[in-house]
Amino acid sequence: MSIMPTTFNKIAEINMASLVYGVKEVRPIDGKPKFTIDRILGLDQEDQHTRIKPYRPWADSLLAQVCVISKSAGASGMNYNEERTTQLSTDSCRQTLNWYIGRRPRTAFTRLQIEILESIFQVNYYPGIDVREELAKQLHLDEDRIQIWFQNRRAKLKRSHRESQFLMVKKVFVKDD
Amino acid sequence: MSIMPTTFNKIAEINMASLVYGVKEVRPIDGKPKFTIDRILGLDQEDQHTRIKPYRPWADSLLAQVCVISKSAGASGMNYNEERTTQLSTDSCRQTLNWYIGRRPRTAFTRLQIEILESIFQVNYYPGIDVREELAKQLHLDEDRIQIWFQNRRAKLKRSHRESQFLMVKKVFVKDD
DNA sequence: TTTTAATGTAATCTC
DNA sequence: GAGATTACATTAAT
Repeated sequence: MSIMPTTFNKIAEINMASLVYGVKEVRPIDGKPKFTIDRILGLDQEDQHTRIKPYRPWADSLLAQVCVISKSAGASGMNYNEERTTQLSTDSCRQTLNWYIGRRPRTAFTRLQIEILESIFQVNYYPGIDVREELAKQLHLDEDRIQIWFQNRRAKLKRSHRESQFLMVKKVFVKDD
Repeated sequence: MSIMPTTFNKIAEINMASLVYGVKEVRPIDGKPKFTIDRILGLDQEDQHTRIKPYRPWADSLLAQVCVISKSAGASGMNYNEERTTQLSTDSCRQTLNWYIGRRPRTAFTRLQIEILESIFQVNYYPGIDVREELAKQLHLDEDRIQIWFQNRRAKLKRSHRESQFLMVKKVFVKDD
């Protein structure tokens, strides 16, 4: 299945990383050391030119706010649209912001939302797009959030079942009821 | 949750499956009324046992292990373990297990593997079978994995194109530079 | 520390 | 093979 990299491979890997554009989000099989030379030097980061821009629509409103603020703070001769456009079209601005914004802010579901999601989950682990849309409307959430919630909920269920399965198997073999 | 030894019959097996694994891997069928009770409860969906058995060769060895272990654990007479073994040997159980064992274990590519795949991808989005076979040999991967990797990589590229297009269109409407 | 929302991508399914 | 979807491994926020 997978190769256990030899020492040679590991060395080659490190050298390659400094030569070739890196690749993001590689998950090694073995435990990833927190601090490798590559990491410290930033050589394991993806090259700017080959990076695919993440889709973060939620960052846009934040970006707009920042730009509005910079407009009101700025005393330049530019008008609003000019300045805003300058900001919006500056990749470095967006990138810097993305660095801060990073991932979507964690959604904090209310108790009621969770209760309803759970009650649906109890009868259907895989609500279709229509049900999800309906839920989104009822709970004032994006459909995306609903979808992710169900995905994570299924994963959680599977985990818990793996655990109980493990316990059952242990019971059989240990004969220690 | 407790399942009595004597309840390991067909019905119990199905119940256990839904209890232990609890995952109905069914997908919504299109062209149905939007919100029926059945729909929301997922009752209008195809029964899992009428589905065509998926081809999962990697699951077979796992299943074999489980059966061997169970058999060796069985002592004499009709005790719990033996009944368990009997069940594990039945076709329906096999099918159920196969289904729930589910997919091929996720392959974790090494960084070097990804780097090489990426470098090939840059010059050829559609490597033929010969290139794929060569890559498979060089990278110690199945050709299947290579094939899937390129399929997913193409999808990723397409996504990124759609997204940057979206951003460009938006930009144009905010203000053209 | 634990739980879980969010992410990226390998695998699967339908066409 | 494309497109859509799901599972899984991991990260990070609470």
